[in-house]
Amino acid sequence: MQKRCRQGQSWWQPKFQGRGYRMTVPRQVILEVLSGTEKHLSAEDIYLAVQKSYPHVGLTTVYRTLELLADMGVLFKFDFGDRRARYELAEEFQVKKGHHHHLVCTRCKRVIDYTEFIDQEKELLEKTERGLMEKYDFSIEKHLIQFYGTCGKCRKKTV
Amino acid sequence: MQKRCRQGQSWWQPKFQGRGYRMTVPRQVILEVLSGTEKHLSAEDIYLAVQKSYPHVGLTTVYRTLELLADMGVLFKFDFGDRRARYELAEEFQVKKGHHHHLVCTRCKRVIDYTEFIDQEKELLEKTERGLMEKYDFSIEKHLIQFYGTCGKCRKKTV
DNA sequence: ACTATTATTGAAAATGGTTTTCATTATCAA
DNA sequence: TTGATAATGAAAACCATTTTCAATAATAGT
Repeated sequence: MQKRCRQGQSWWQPKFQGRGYRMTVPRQVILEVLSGTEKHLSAEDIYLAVQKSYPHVGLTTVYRTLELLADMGVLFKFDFGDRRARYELAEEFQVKKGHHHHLVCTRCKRVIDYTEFIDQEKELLEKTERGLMEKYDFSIEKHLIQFYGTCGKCRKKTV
Repeated sequence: MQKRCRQGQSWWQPKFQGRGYRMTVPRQVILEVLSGTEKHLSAEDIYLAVQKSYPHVGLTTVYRTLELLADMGVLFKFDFGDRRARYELAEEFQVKKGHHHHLVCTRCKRVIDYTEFIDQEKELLEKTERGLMEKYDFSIEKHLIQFYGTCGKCRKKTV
């Protein structure tokens, strides 16, 4: 569709090479797709998007790359209850979104990102994490907060 | 193994009949299995436990019952990253456990329940929920909080 | 640049937890 | 007891995700 510019060495270059991983074209394209969206893409979503600019990338590679990036902490894998994993770049690599959590509609599976109350949440979570790490000898790397319920649209449907 | 007593009308009786559902033996046995454990059982775990006292129950029925109970809000379905859903009776129906959240080891998938800081969490969550419901026209029914990291045992293994 | 090493890839096949299908059975209200 | 229909179980289907394996491409050392 549109010409892809890959001139600048991106932030992820050193992330990879430091650990003996290689920076390949499929990986770059996958990262670009993830960088350029605010949606919660599934592996197949990413696969289809990647194919537009690089038709030879296989779905397997997408899965493998996503797993690698998740292990590296570059992205998060979510389960919103629609039977497929969804991925989102970690906030530190996401341009637009800041720290946020999710509101998941259990009927239509729609996901709303919210940033309200995040500061207080963060504060409490950090305190909690410190306490838990000590008590359970557990090194906490990330947390997940989600609210489940019914969105306005779905509530109107049933009456 | 041990004789099963089903004499008393259980709390779930009215829960079912009120909605036009029927209380059947498989459902009772599944609920008993869930009531009698503090573990996070998978559908197959439950299936195997149920078979001990009622060998004719099929895995399909277990899945269907679990889905029904989850929809009813009687149990929660969790994803701890080991490729199968795990179930836990909602706190109001769980005898031993109170309100708690989970610490998930991303390596061995072990899950630790914790109850520390729950009160403060609860307070903040309730405030957050009220705010979010109003702002997003979203009726929140439940929340999920999980911490991910590495447990002590796993940390020692790699060094 | 050239090469050797080995990480990565892609196509196809396999996996395996979960759902569907459908004929049979069991529950509950009348 | 009976009729309506919710629930069941066995088998088959589903389908997102993994595995396999031979081919390819990225990096370090020269």
